[in-house]
Amino acid sequence: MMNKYPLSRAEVIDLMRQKGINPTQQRVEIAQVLFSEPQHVSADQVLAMVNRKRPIVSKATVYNTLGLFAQKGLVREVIVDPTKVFYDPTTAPHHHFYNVDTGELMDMDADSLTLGELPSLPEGTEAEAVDVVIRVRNTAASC
Amino acid sequence: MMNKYPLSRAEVIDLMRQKGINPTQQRVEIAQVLFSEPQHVSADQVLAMVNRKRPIVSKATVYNTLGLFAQKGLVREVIVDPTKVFYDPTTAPHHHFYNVDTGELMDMDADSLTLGELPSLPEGTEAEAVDVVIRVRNTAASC
DNA sequence: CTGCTTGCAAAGGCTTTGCAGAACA
DNA sequence: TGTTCTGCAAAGCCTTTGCAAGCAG
Repeated sequence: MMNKYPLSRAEVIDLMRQKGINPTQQRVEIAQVLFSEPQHVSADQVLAMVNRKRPIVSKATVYNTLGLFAQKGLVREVIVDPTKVFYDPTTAPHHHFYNVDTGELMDMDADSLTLGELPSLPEGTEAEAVDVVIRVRNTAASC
Repeated sequence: MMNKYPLSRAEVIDLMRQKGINPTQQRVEIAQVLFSEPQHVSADQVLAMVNRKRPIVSKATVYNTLGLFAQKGLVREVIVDPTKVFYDPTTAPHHHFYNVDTGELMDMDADSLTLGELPSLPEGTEAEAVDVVIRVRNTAASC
């Protein structure tokens, strides 16, 4: 992983432009929250973080914006929990630990895990991403 | 992968007993559908398949049963799409291809991909599962 | 009888949508 | 002035839950 945190407002805007995203005020606010530190947040959390001081963005816009960011490759969608999607600002290749007891999601360096070359893909398809998730549970809490 | 398909009614019941699941009529019906062939089905699909001829099982029971099966290790939950959970009867180690264009999920032999030993896990946790998903998209249908 | 299962319908949580008003070029 | 965004509220979808009736041992 080799992303930098936090990103300044100007850096965020620059990054958005690079990805072809029109840096409107709301989008910049949302992006700044995402790129303040490495983290894994749900749409609801983003909504809360952005509006912590005063209402800045609506729920609909948060959802639309996160979807746009993911589609444009500004952030990565991580799907490990059927009840919500996590958004990960770190786009450099890496994997995840998911604690099924706590719902916590943690980054794992890409080179912590040896991954051979990809097998032949189904015909007519090309690889878009490789997601590796190691599900862990607390040692104490057994069964 | 080394599971056998399809499983007879008796084999299904036997398997359920091994996993500590009381083989009630509805559960056996559901399990038979799941173990009829290697596949990846959502709860709704299971509901439709089981009740194809006549109403046999309710929606609530399908959800409860699939949850129970997953918890007992009879089937594997595959989470690749935030809108629904897939249930996979193949429990032998393997990975998946997920076609984001079609929503199709395909099995991939475990040994198609070299996976080194696990990195050190977060403190106080033990590995429960390693999920590898290769997201692919159709070559033609591009952006 | 006693406990485990089932089913219906209602509730719940997360996400998307329709559409009108606002912002921006 | 035309296009792109935003926001509110309503709708949608999948899943869970409460609770009474059913079934098995």
